[in-house]
Amino acid sequence: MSATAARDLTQAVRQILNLDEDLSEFYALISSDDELSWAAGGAGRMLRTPTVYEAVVKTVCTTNCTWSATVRMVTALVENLGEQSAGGGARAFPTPEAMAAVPEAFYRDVVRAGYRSAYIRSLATGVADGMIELEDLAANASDVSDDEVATRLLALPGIGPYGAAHLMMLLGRHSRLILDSWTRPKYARVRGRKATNKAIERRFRRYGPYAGLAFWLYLTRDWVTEQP
DNA sequence: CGTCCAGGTCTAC
DNA sequence: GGTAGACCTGGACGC
Repeated sequence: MSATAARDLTQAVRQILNLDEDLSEFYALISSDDELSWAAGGAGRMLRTPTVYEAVVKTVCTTNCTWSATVRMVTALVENLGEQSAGGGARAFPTPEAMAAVPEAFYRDVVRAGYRSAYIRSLATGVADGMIELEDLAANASDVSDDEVATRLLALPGIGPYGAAHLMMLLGRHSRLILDSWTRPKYARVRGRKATNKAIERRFRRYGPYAGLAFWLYLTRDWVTEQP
């Protein structure tokens, strides 16, 4: 592997494993929290894609469909438009340019993305021609508020409240709660009773900028620890 | 075979 | 600002 390739790969892995994220402030916040102190041992780091663009496209592919449909759509994108690695076999997630080069019909007929096709192609062309800038959202600039990031994400085609909250968590912006058809019933199970979106948000407001992460860890505790 | 709906979003009131 | 209705797809389910 060339030095350049090694450097690119290292950067990609840092991005994917989110190695540079500092959650110490959050861990201090939950250190004496009955429900979340368990997470202070190192939980909460989100597995990410190498680029923000890839995360946005994949997120659109999670909306209003089953997880199996998401996998099917993303697999079709990679197999049809992704560049094959030098060693053969593996393919990368396609670039915005590669995705902008095919017509919307491709997304409908081959990817079977349905009405998402226009959103996906619009994202690809927008990023490819520079009208949409996504990678700077990963910069984590402290002078840019969560509200500003949310506004930019909500302006993207196919991204609404769920998608924006989901993407912000990946971008190290943990204020928004991911409220969708998986988290709502899961919350009802963990909590022992149903609750409206507003009631859930009220309950996690005390975590401030980490409300979204607190909510996520509250829901996924059974993924990593034994239940009492 | 018809209906419903899944890790929603957008438009039009 | 809040909320019906439409929107692709395909797997699950009832009949």
